[in-house]
Amino acid sequence: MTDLEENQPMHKITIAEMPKFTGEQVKIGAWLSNKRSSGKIAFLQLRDGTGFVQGVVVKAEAGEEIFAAAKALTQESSLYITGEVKEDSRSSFGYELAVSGIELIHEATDFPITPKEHGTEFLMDNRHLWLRSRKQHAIMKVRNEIIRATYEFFNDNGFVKVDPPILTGSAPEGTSELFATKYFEEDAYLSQSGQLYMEAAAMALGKVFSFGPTFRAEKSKTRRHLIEFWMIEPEMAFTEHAESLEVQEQYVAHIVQSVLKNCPLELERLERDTSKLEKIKAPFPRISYDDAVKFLNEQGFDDIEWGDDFGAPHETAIAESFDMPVFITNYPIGIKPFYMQPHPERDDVVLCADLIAPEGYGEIIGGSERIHDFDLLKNRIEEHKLDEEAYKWYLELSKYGAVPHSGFGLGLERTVAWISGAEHVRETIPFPRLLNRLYP
RNA sequence: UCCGAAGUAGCUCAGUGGUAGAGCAACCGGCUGUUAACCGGUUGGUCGUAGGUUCGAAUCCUACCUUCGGAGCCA
Repeated sequence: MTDLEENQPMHKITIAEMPKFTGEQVKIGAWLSNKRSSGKIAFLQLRDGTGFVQGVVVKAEAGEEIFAAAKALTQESSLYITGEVKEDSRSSFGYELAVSGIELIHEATDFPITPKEHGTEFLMDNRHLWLRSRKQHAIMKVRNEIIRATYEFFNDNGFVKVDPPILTGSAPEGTSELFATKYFEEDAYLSQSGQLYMEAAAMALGKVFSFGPTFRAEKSKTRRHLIEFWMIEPEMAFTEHAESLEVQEQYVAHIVQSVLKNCPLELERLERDTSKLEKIKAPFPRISYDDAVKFLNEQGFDDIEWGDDFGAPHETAIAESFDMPVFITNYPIGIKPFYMQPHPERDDVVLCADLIAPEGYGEIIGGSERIHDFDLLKNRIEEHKLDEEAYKWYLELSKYGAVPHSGFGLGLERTVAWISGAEHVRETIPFPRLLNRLYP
């Protein structure tokens, strides 16, 4: 213990640290999320970012002045609170603070988000304040745990973090719409995938992963879509498709188990059925595209035939027949991007897989083995009518020591939505960019 | 872009042709263990916008705006 701490009679701590100070006088900085009171006792609902705790102010113990101050506090005012940490089974946190002092830092008046039901539009307009709520706080903590576990997994497995550019001059996939901007005199676009750059990085560093924002100017308006979202894109040299699937299932199982282990309070607050998450362990089931179409036809879907891409209802129907995430493998060549490696025994499908999350949360991973034959790749670029000049550097990767390599992209927000049980991806990112929403 | 739903108090909603309502929030008071606390009182409105029908419109009609849900596309 330092001299400074010895000279201070009161420990300034966080709510998360309170269990270590049971029976001691402490000081915390906090916001008042709500309060209840009667004539002689007041309950202060306190939060400080690390946790939530209830402060109890008893008139007979704290005195008239402090009790009156407690009763006058307004929602979201900031405070320094002093008191004794007490174990209490009536609290879900397990502890309470017996308040002996209140120092008002700033008085908040008319906080818009009152303790009652609110509509989505109102909450989204007040997203900067909505983040303070218990549920949003819990989702952000789950998101953070998934991010932490992602770095842990890839660092422990020999991957190097590489950051692809966000401003690009060409489109990796011609299908999606891009956000156009200016790069001085030239046209430029915001990245919708760092994949091609990650392939270049894999040829330099072996196993790499990126983690960054992605932009899609699609007029998508569903609970699974954001205009700006975060993607994890690993890319592995000397790796065939089957090996990539093993990495994918181990990675997804790792983040699910990490959240279960490190976010129990958050999952409880989100009322997540954790029994469904506890089952998530590698390996995951695989179903071929061929069999998936047959399955859907047997289930009565007459709106899908071989060669069509799956819609959301199809994915959900497939996912519902498993209690694990499921890989749908080997899609028709006609509905997938130019860079995917053809199946060695068939010319009509490619070596790829989408990973569909359980419970209707949809596709969370898209991955494939990449073409590493120069002539084949050149032909594909021509067939897709892409600007060969823009892909000149990418083609050179298969000209100088090409190797089999595979990679995938995981959508962070869809994964957070699935694991946290959020209804909509807009709650899984601090400040969602949606169709018609660029504020706050 | 298409299909469907909705805009009434700060918020969530009821009111469907005849004086604009409730709950919560705010404000005043009461209450010793509350969990969106509870009880009594007060304050609070250009009924999304514009036009039309009608003796009379929040209510019926037309157009527009905005939002929500879904589709396509995708992670």
